[in-house]
Amino acid sequence: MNNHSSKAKASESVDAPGCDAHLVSLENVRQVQPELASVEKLQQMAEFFGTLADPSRLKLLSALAQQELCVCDLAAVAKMGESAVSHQLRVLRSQRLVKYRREGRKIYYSLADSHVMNLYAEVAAHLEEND
Amino acid sequence: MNNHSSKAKASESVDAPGCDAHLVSLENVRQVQPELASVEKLQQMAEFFGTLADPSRLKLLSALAQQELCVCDLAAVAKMGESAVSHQLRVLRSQRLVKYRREGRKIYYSLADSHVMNLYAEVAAHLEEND
DNA sequence: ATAACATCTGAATATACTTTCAGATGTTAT
DNA sequence: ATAACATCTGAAAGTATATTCAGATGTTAT
Repeated sequence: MNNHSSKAKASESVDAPGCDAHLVSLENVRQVQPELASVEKLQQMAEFFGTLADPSRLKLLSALAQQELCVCDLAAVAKMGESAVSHQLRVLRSQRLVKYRREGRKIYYSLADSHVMNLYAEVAAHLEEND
Repeated sequence: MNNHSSKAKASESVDAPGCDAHLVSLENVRQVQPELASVEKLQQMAEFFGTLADPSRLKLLSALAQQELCVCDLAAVAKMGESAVSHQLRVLRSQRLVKYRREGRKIYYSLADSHVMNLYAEVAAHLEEND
């Protein structure tokens, strides 16, 4: 969803720039840094979350959580243009959040697996809990 | 995270525009539409997911999952500028994903609750499963 | 084959986001 | 009080993203 290819010339090595790593920090850094998730994995997860980071796409998922629907029905339900729905379904497909089947000229979409709803529930819980 | 205030003049009512809702669809629409999550909730969830939709922020969370760290250590670990880290921590704070405590001039950040790691695990599972 | 329907695609525009830079605020030690 | 450190903040620049519009592709019925 984004990249920005980490132009941060900030601290190329392990020692910090502004904060002149007074030994105290160096230890933490050396402990934590190697355990970090890989850049590829972080990128992949960010893209996945990015797919869920849009009200329109969440609305489509929320509709599909109830039943299988074709593109034009999704557009009607979500009050979106059909082209916009099509574009967004492609994004959801790219992250395997939805699957589809053709029936005549219509294409019916549905949720790909249960992970989606688990996530939905987990996040809902987090958001309820506070505020 | 985004908004775009739904300028879709697409279908203001229940009937679809291009797809001339041949009764077949109307039924689906009337069933599904009222069960959709509210605009506010969708917006709130989208913002939450948006907070996780960035490799840098995920990297910071990944570091904090291991241990409490101050801003300058986080910058060193994540190889980011300290200003960028500060900006991103504010975003994470706004979604209550991290908490912090002051100790002298340093401010130590840590994960706010366990929901974060549950999410992480759930998404990791989803991403492993395919491809 | 032709017309009508359903979905998809590419380009353009407007908006949102991340980072950097410069400087402000708050904290500790001398 | 002053200097040095740690973090935060606002503005600017470059990049990414969502929607719309116009038209392309594929499907069904006549």
